Amino acid sequence: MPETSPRPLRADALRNRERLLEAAIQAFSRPGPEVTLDAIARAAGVGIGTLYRHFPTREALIEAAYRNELGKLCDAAPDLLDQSPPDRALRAWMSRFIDYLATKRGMADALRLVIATGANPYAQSRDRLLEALGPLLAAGAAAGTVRADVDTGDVLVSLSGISLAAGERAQADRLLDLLMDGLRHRRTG
Amino acid sequence: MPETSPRPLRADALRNRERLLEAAIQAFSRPGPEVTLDAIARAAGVGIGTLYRHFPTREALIEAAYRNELGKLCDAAPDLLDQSPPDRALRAWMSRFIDYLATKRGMADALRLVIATGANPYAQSRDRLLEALGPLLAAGAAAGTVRADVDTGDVLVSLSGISLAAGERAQADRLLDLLMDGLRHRRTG
DNA sequence: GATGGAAGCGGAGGAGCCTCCGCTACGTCC
DNA sequence: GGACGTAGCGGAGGCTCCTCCGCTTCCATC
Repeated sequence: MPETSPRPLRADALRNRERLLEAAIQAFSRPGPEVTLDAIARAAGVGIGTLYRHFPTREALIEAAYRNELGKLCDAAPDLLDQSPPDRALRAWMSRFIDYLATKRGMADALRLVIATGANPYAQSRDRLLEALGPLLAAGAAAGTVRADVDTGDVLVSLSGISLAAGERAQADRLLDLLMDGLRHRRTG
Repeated sequence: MPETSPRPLRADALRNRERLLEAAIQAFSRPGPEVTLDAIARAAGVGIGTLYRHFPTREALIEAAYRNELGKLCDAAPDLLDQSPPDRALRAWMSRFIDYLATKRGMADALRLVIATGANPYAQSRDRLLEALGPLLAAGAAAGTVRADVDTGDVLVSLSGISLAAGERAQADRLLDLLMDGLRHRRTG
């Protein structure tokens, strides 16, 4: 249960928050170069100060804007597990993860922070991702095709690292293959 | 042979360049929070425009400032190969690489660009790194402990990815282990 | 050693980021 | 339904980044 702890948001604040999110999604989806936060605030019809109060960093705004769509990516994990053996499902999900980051403008940088620090109060996405990735790894471990001694968070960080560092898509794929090789069950010492 | 192609730098330009580099090294070494480029230009006694002409991006300046020290890291690779079996030498060198990036302020971000794009004219460091890493991988391949089908550049990108994404040092070490497992000779299909 | 042209200089200025604080208006309590 | 405390608003302003272009300085040539 998110953000119900201290006190429900005031009516106008809630309205502004919604407007900001909508404007942000619009802005991030448009093809142009990069987006200024001032422009988003203006489009939402609120002051820049209001934007920063609701979303203290650019990352927080991006994360919130894409949270829904990111959810879909996470929801796809069980389906993949149904359709393929665990290690292939894992590889496929990771590939989609990279695709997702590549298309969402600024998402890779945002996720670096979100993934790196559980401390971030806006980082609900991190939990969702862990919940999607965990079962994939566990299924692989149960099947003996993925080692069992790897931390889910470490794999998530690896993925964000790959998306940050890789230049072209082909390189990201090679790095994913490398990661998969590291993740496979080590049949010899 | 670097930057001798079109025309030797004018005397005053060369002097300014040296001053800027010196000021940058000083500034980056100081413990304080972050450094503004204006401050570096001021310390060097030149205008901000001059700084940007010599080093068109912050990354270019950082890269140039640390190039010498980075060279030492690269020079250490053959020594490591003398002292240990190739796979252990490789692991040790990668570990030093991470340490290096962690201590040099802003270096990880700078290297992302430097490593990702060979196009950057200031990216001599990329070549040095490739020349250091290549023999480590080759020696491992010759010994049969490291697979031979991995691109040196990909490994370099992986390292920069790890340094970018990893939170604490311990996590970076775990990711390096994972990478090493992926790099080892695959004894079974 | 004078001179012309080009390499190089430098800082003003425009743009984005983010903070801070006086003002507004929400909603609660009587 | 009035009044009061405070959550929330908004934008001016300070900071940094980076560009652009008129001015300065070098040096090749004679």
